[in-house]
Amino acid sequence: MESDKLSDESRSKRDAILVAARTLFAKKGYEETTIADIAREANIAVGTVYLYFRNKRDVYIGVAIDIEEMIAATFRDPELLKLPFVQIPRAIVDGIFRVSREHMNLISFLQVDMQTSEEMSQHKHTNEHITCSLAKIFQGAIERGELAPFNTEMYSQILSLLGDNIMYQCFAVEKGEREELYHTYFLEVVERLFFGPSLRDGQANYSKDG
Amino acid sequence: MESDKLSDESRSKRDAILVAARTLFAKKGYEETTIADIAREANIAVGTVYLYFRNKRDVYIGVAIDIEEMIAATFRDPELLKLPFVQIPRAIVDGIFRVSREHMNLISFLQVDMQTSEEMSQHKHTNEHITCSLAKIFQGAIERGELAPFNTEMYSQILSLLGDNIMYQCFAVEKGEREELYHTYFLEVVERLFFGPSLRDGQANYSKDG
Amino acid sequence: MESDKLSDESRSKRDAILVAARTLFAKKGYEETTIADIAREANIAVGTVYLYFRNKRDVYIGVAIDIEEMIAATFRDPELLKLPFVQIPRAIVDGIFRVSREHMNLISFLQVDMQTSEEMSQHKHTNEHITCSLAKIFQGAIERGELAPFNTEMYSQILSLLGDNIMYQCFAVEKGEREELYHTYFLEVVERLFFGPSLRDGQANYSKDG
Amino acid sequence: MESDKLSDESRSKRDAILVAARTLFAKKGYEETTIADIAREANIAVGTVYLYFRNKRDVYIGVAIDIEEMIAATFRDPELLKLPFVQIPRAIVDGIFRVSREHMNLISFLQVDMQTSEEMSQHKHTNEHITCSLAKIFQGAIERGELAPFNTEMYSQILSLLGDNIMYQCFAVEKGEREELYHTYFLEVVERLFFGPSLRDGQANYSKDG
DNA sequence: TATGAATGAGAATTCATTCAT
DNA sequence: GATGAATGAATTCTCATTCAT
Repeated sequence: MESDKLSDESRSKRDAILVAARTLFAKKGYEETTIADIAREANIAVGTVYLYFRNKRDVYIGVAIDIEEMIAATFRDPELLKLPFVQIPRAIVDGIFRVSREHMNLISFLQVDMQTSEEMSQHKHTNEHITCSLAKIFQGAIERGELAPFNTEMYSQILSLLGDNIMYQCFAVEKGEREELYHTYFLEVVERLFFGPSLRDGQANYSKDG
Repeated sequence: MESDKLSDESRSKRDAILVAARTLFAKKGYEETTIADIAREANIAVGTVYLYFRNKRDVYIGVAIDIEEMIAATFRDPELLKLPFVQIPRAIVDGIFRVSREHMNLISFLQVDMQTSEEMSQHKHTNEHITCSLAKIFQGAIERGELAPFNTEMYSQILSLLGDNIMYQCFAVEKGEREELYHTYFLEVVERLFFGPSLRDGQANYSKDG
Repeated sequence: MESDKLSDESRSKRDAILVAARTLFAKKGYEETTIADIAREANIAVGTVYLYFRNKRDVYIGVAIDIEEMIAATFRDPELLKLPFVQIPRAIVDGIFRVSREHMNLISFLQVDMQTSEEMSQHKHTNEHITCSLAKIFQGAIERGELAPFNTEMYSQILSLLGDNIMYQCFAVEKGEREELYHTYFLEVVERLFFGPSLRDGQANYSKDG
Repeated sequence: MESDKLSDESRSKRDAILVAARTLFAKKGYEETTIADIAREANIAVGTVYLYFRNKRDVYIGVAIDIEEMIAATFRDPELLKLPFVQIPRAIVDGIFRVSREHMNLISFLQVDMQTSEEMSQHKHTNEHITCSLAKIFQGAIERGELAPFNTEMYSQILSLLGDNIMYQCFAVEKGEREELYHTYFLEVVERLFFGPSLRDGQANYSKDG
């Protein structure tokens, strides 16, 4: 009981730090955000941050993982597996854009260079989650005969990278000003890849949204 | 003569700083590299750095632009325009991998977030160069009837982003350990996109290298 | 108790910085004194200075205000108001010289130019205190019929300025070498102003000291 | 001829530096003005400044002396000596205000603390010039029976100090906003001192300005 | 004389981290 | 656990001065 409560409070304090840090990192960037800023935003003392995180970088990693996890969740939606594959590319692309739009300022975190091997492996871990979720979807489709066999892992990886970077360009660099355009063409590329026709053979006739 | 020499010396000093910075940034990362380090590496005084760059960030931008420019050059190779389009994807992908492999440690610079609008616009500029070069190649192919018409600008943008991120993942994250795999599948994705077949319709039969 | 102690310690740390700074500024001047010097003299860490003052200039202002306040206190002595006015000029002049002699090295602070409007207003504030104290003394004398009515505010202002500058000249420039002379004639000028005779009408016959 | 010309050019270059420095010191203050600023303003190279002045402080002294000299000139006006003494206080006060108003921004230089003994002595020198000119005027008046004998040197010194400080307060601190008030009362004080009546004896009936 | 690129000592300031309470 | 005052290493950037041309 007691320990549960404490654990809850611990959880909530840790979360408060993460939320504060996420907000500030997004607003001012990593270097410009101080531990004191984070503590103030989270309504705790500076020293308390160090009870939950070893150092500033550690806080950063916590935040980054949170965000990646949020995106990863999009691909784990069990509803996705029930759809006929022909609807899946749109569902995924829609999902990615929805999450990214909601967390526009956080997208830049996806790109921050990983410095220590620990961060690397943490990042890889999340990345594998995403890739793996995608691959499962593809494998399901192959098994159901909706797709011809292909290297689902690599395609998942590449599509995941493409998604990351389009989100970054669309929301972090261009501030979402051409979201519709990116949405349209990201989807078109993915659908062309899965269903054709190739660029040599003709104009895609998937309904352009709008 | 005289002015040429002076200009040359200026150029060489500026370049010396950029080379030193590039080396150190790649080795230790941006934050861990001090202006003093750079000056030492370049065999000049600290103050001299500030004769050629307004501040540390400015040095960084100089380095980043250098690298982006190096990659952009790949796409401007006039030989590319003479090839039949069917050979172009491979030529481009090969080029990107070659340049990236040579400057492996620098790839991470492609991803560092641009903070000021000035940096943004500088980055956009280089990005547009690349996108534009690609678009020209595609338009040529369309005009020659090698491709059906499509939005060359958006496809160029998307492919450029994909290339960036694959290079980052392949060389910066994975240290080139699976270069061949990325090369194969990046190429396959691009060729599938341009020439088919779609993933629904069948296995690509472009020669897998190896 | 607890809070008192803390507050006391804070006070004492702030004061330690001010005392250290005052000493060093007087010995080496503002520009030649570094924050590191001050911290060393005050037996604290460099960073601690910045817990109590925003920057070096801020420390300087603190010191300057301390000193101005010390001088202002001379004029607020309640004993002054009880004296017959005929004794007041001597009392004031004596007071100014006494304080100035004690803090000879600090007198130069009275003259350092105020740069920001904040400093200006702080300075004005202290200045008004002094002027106001003087004016009150004069008004009392007018009310008691010891003086004819006059613009007490402006005369206070002018006399205060005169005092400042004589102290500066006497102690900061001439190192007190001719203190007696300045004392004599400053007093003579003030008494002549208040009691006559004018320089046209005759030699002052107030006892020259010595 | 040639040497004359060179000497002229030297003179003009030295002067150009002084003019540039005066402008910049007045605008930005001593510390905020760099040698590079001065050189730019004077349209010469940085190194050239060091051909005419040993160091930055030396430039400063040159500027300060220029200004003090300008003020000193007011008191040397031979017309002053021809006036009946009763008109002299007004003439002097008017002169001081006129010069000060014209060089409002420079007034602050009168107060900058002298740091080296060399500067001190330079400053003393100019100060003595002024004091001496005043003393001469007073002595003339005494000899002509217009004033009773008094210590002309000390009174000159004190009045000179008073003038400096009133100018500083009036123009540097208050930006000339209450010039008229200061003019009126500075004059009144001086005239009261010379001609009476004392503050005990009555209201001054010298025409208040206008 | 004149130049101005190069120098490098030096200073202010910041802030992650600690630890006594 | 929680606090936040204190720390002090470390860094960027400035700018007076020099000197080869």
